[in-house]
Amino acid sequence: MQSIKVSVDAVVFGYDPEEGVSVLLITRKYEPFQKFWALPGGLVKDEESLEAAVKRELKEEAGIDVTYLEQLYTFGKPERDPRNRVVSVAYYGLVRPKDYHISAQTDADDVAWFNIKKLPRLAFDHKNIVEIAIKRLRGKIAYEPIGFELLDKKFPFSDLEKLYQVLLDRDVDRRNFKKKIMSYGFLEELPESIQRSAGRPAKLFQFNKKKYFELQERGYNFDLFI
Amino acid sequence: MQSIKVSVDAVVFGYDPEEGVSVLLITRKYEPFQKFWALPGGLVKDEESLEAAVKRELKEEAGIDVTYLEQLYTFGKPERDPRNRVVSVAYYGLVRPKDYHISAQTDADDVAWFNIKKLPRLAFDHKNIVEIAIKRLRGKIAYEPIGFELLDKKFPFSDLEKLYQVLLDRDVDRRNFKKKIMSYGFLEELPESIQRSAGRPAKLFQFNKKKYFELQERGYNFDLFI
DNA sequence: CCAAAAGTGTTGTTGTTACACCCATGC
DNA sequence: GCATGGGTGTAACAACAACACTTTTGG
Repeated sequence: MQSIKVSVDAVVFGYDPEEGVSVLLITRKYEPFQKFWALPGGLVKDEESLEAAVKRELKEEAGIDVTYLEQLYTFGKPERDPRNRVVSVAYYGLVRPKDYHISAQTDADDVAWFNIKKLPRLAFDHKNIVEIAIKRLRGKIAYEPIGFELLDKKFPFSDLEKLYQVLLDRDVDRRNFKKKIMSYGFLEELPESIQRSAGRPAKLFQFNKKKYFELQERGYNFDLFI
Repeated sequence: MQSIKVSVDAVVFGYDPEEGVSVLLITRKYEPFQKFWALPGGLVKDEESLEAAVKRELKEEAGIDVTYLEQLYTFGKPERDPRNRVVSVAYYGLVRPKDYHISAQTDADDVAWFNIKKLPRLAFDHKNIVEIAIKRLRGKIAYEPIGFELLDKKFPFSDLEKLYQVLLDRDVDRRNFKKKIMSYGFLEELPESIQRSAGRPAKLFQFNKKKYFELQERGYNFDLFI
């Protein structure tokens, strides 16, 4: 008779042009790894789908609703949970941190965003899971447009540029990058401008949802190798 | 108390220049879906890793040892098994069918290769799983060298060409394809030739394992968009 | 008038595609 | 000598990378 438990874990990425890319973490209320930072997640209920389980846990533990979630990988080494065998299906999601007020709920003591370059020690094999999610996110932006989920509705072009620079961890030529992005036609220039600090005010842009999702569907045909 | 079972399923692809790409299937010995064709797989044991479980099931049901396996996706809809809740972690693998003698073992009545264009009705949601695996395989060959696992040790260049044509499901320009593949340097030309039917004898090639795996490691840097 | 950030084109280089004829063999 | 499959190069075109100065604003 099998006695393996099934859980889900979520790696939710947020992006802020000032802060860079961060991950949502909670502190564990109970043993094992009590008070350690960990990914939101928990056991799947008998009647709910895996995706429903992730969404429920995110709501229960961090108080947020994440709409964009994708399955990442399933972690199933027998020794990954010290108590008993737990197979965990990990998901990753993208959100704009500003859109949410995160707050510790019943199942967690604390909730916070951590920059992916300054992660604390994590419970279980969660460090490994986060690393794999970052790798996936980096890979993904090379062949699919990402940004819709991570940027404000209206944003200056430099925000998108910074997002790619942070995720790819290297410089990107401003002129070539803009040329390429604009050639796909999923970005619209607005008549408005903003100025967020010194310097010339920046025109605002927004995604053309229809074209954006059309391109996202096509997947690997989209060739955004920067 | 959670009562979800964890299983694994394997989509093993084989390739033969004459036959094209095929998938390994078994017939189920027991209910539900008794006598239906299905993917090899079964429940994970409490102490074994997911990958060990797939390998064990492939041995038990089809009598083969598959070395190259990758996790595909985890299927967890509550209704996918009519008896009880089963979350299944699917893997896919690549082999040279000729290297193996497949044979029905204790847990299966029959084992056979099926061309991916002529699949029978499958048990559970296995049709869906196979479709997703084919999509993944197609995507993968666009950015990683594949062939080592699917072709003979020594093969004429046209075998590789046919493999790509079958997987991509379209014509590939022979001259351009050869130019591109050879430019990566993971293929070595041998002094030998073979002649398999009418026509001029073909020079044999083999993979330079070292360079091949170096390129495979790099993953998406490898740009084999044909 | 200086500092800060935004905006904008051209050119050389590289990679991609399209395309057709000759070669070696068996029958 | 003909049918079969193998082998090979070039030229036009498209995509990519490198590169620096001007504009608009606030202080």
